Amino acid sequence: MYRKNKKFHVAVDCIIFGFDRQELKLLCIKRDFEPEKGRWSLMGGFLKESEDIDQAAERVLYQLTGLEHIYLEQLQAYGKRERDPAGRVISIAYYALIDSVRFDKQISRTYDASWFSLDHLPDLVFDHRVMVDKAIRRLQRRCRTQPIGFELLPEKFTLPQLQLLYEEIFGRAFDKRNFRKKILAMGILNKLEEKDKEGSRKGAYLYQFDKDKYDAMMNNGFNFEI
Amino acid sequence: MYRKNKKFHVAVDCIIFGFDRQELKLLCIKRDFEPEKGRWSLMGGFLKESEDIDQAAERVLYQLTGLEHIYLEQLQAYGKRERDPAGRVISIAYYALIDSVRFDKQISRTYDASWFSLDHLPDLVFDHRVMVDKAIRRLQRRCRTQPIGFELLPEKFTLPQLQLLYEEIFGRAFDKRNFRKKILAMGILNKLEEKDKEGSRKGAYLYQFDKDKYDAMMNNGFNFEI
DNA sequence: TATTATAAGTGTATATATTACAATTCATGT
DNA sequence: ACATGAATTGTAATATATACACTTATAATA
Repeated sequence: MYRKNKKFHVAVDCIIFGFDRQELKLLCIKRDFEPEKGRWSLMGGFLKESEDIDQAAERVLYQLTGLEHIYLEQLQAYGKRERDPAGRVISIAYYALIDSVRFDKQISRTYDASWFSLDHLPDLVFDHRVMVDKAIRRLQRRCRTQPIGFELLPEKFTLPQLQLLYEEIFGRAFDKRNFRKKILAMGILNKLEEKDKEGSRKGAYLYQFDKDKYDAMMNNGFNFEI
Repeated sequence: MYRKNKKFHVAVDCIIFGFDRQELKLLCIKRDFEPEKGRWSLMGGFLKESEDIDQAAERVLYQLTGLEHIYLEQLQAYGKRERDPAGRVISIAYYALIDSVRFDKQISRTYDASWFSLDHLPDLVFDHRVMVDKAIRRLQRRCRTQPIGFELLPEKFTLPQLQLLYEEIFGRAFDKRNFRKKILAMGILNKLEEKDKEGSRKGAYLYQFDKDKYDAMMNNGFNFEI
């Protein structure tokens, strides 16, 4: 079937966002193979016959980070004829959100990987910069209406950390009181007894995102919105 | 380059939305080829070496509708191994918005095409229903913050028509006064002297979307939002 | 142990946006 | 002239978003 039609190389590329408690960052690798050897690039890989495209993205993400069960969403397919000068490749871009503290530095050395602040990105090969810009916009839109920001934080986090994260994502500052009021009013966070004392002498209370509460709220017509 | 990697068939499928001044509808074709001959399907086609994927989508859309310069946006790629039982095909879904009155009925006969109301869709082949459901959600999100609803209307339209369109897209009714107030306050519509007398004895004034005004507003920090 | 430094935590008033709601106008057909 | 039916118009009530400054807790230091 379909034999008369041409076939194409299909790849996946992963835009990996991380938050190091300070800045929103992007994980890139230095290519150690041709073409464009030595230049910065997104982590990618060719699709195999044995896997769905989502599985290919999970595999590529795992190869670089050693992490599984990560938030991973397809961005879109890129298929301009000349996007890769070494051959026609249809690339399907995915973006992932990880707590960058969990990132395995061992693997990082193998791949010559490095985190870059979003406003000091290196030159990237092919159309990878286009992908990244689109992923940032998608991330902003998603974070406005879906509780996915938590994917970038450790399981337990403080409200100042959460606020800083959203400020990084949206590129603007929020008022402390209004932010806390809004997020707490949603009733989807559990306040713990523990405090995190990294950031101050007083220490800040730790919170957890409560997925069950969130799902219950959703069923009652609630809409998450920052 | 890349020779050791497998290649795949790549196709595009078009989710074509139209508005017939009454209902939001989807254009489907009855397949006259195997596999799944005789069943309803989205219009699709295989990618050619000579074209970008966006061009492939434009070609497929043109084949079925005879229309060019149409709003067309990539939805996403679908690549489950078993999605097409006749062979491994990576399909890239696009959705298009057309004024269905412009649709060429001649071509429609060639392809055995037909418009379906969104809540009475036929069974569709493969994963086409999944694509359509996703396209509807994407359309709703886009229409909330981008002035793309106009793509579904003729160049000149009345406010009751526009309201009905948005009611169809979002699946709920709006208050007439509030809707008009909001949309007119944006200052992106030009009121014409002409009236459309199809819908009533009194007739309703015709309006046009003013892209230049919209762009100017956007540069001043304005945000379209329904 | 008193003092200081630093970030965490808290409440209210104002402005803005959204929602709810009903009467009048216009053109045609009877 | 009258009846019909959709188009058009404004205001009050409510909800949401924004602006803004002081107190508290703790650890380091004097």
